[in-house]
Amino acid sequence: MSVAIARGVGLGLACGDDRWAIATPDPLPVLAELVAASAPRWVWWGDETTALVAQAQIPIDRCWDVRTVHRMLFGGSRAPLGEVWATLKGLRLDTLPRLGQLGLLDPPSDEGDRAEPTMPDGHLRPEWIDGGFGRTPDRLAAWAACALEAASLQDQLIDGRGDPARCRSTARSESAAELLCAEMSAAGLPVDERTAHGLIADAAGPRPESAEHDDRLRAARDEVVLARLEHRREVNLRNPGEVKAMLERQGFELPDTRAWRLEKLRHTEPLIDALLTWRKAERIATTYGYAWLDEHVREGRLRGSWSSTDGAAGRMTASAGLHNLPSVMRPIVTAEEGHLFVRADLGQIEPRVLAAVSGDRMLIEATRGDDLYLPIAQRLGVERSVAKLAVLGAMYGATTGESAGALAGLRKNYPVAMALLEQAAESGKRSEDVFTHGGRRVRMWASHKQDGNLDRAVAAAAARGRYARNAVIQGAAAEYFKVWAITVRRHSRALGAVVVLCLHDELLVHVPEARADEAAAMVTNAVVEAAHYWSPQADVRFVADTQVVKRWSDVA
DNA sequence: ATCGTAGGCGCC
DNA sequence: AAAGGGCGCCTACGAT
Repeated sequence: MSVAIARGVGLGLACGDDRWAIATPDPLPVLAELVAASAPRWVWWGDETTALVAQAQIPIDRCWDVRTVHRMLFGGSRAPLGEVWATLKGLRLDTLPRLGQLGLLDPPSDEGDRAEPTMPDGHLRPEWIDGGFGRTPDRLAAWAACALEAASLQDQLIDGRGDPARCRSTARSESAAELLCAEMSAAGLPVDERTAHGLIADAAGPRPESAEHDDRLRAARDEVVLARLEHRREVNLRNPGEVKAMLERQGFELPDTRAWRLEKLRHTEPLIDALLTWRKAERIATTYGYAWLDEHVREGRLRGSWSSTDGAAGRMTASAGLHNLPSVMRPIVTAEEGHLFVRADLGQIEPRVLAAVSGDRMLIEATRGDDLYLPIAQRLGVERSVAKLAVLGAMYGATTGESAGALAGLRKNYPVAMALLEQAAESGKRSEDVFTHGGRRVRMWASHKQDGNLDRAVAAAAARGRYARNAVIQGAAAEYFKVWAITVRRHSRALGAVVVLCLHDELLVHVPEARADEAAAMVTNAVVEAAHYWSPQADVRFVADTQVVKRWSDVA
């Protein structure tokens, strides 16, 4: 059974042909009761409802998020509801109505007394999409019924896909992951603000009291680097061109001033060391400084917006620095009083996923151990580090260096896995969309300019090849990760635990101290449960490293 | 002024 | 050991 919901002046619900609305000042308790009483699959259009369910902490596990499923079926990250509906109904996208500016072109009020979410031509009413659906109980019920129809159309569409059962299960898990994202957005990540102030002060100095003070602090940070110059002069360290010129004057000819390039020279020259140290501090001062703290941290929680699907291949994204907090800042992520974190990350996830989606028997064999690179190195007759580099290179599309040498060995020993990657790369070169194992479409793009420059066209095709090659692995890994995350979310409820961070292959779960060990075991077991649900190959082994910590940075 | 892009760097 | 895939966010800068 599926029940669709929408919320405005009350709660709109639809189930099969029945539609009804509950118009009370606070309909959420009613919804909570309904959830407790039955376990339907809840259907909704997208963000607005997930935010509502998350904020009200309604414990829904089974859902169908029309917008999220649309992104999965058609690719791309934008999915305006008007387009979603038009696509499902086979309506022309170039006849999509737009919400008139200044109200002059608002759709005529020709709907009469009937609450009808669509116009005579079949398109959704822009004014409804824009929030008008919530104005009256009748509209709410109709909007919910319309979501139900959209979900049903998507379900039919999935029947026409190559592997409907798998595609359907991906649609469901991705929908639940979207709800988890809404919950993480609402709850935030526990952060110790005093530690944060201390770390920011270490890098950027005290909190500036005025614009002039800020300038002085900046100049003082710069001075440490500039003082190393043989001939003192003003250089804008924030301008890569000026830095490059400065290094040239010091005798360093470099194509650019990237850290990995400078790192090699670090110990030959105090100036380089000072510059690299400056950049680290500057990163914290600018991106993760006081302004960041003021904007994103409130009452001990760091909040950003999470999306389950925004990454090109379907990875999660997060704003507010949640996905790229520098490691030196990670001690700020601290469990609250009486709580601990269960921190766990999947081990060697991408090559294990490659084994699963390709079904390469020899590679599957290699996943049996904790370290899958060891048996690969043995087969190839190379060092472990070389084998690792070669496997990663094959998935990222590296073509040069030592990894390229081992590539031939990989092709010979793991032909099925390598063929899958090659096929994806070929699709990419031809600008043909690729599909992840779970059925997500990953859009490719055509060459923008046909300027007749063959070199550039070849380079662009090669870039698409690398992108597509990586997308089928990264995308499938993201699908498996999300299944793991929602499995943990579902089991967390009984322990009073909450998933507070997802980072591509890593989970952070906030849990009362007394249940921490139970939660850790649950998280580890969930790796197997998720593999059972997701993996097309039952004998691929997935592993996780799980720890109970007070701070995110407490890695044993 | 506002926008997009490039170089850079943080994380995976 | 080489510098390949993804994301968000910073500054500087040129185009609009």
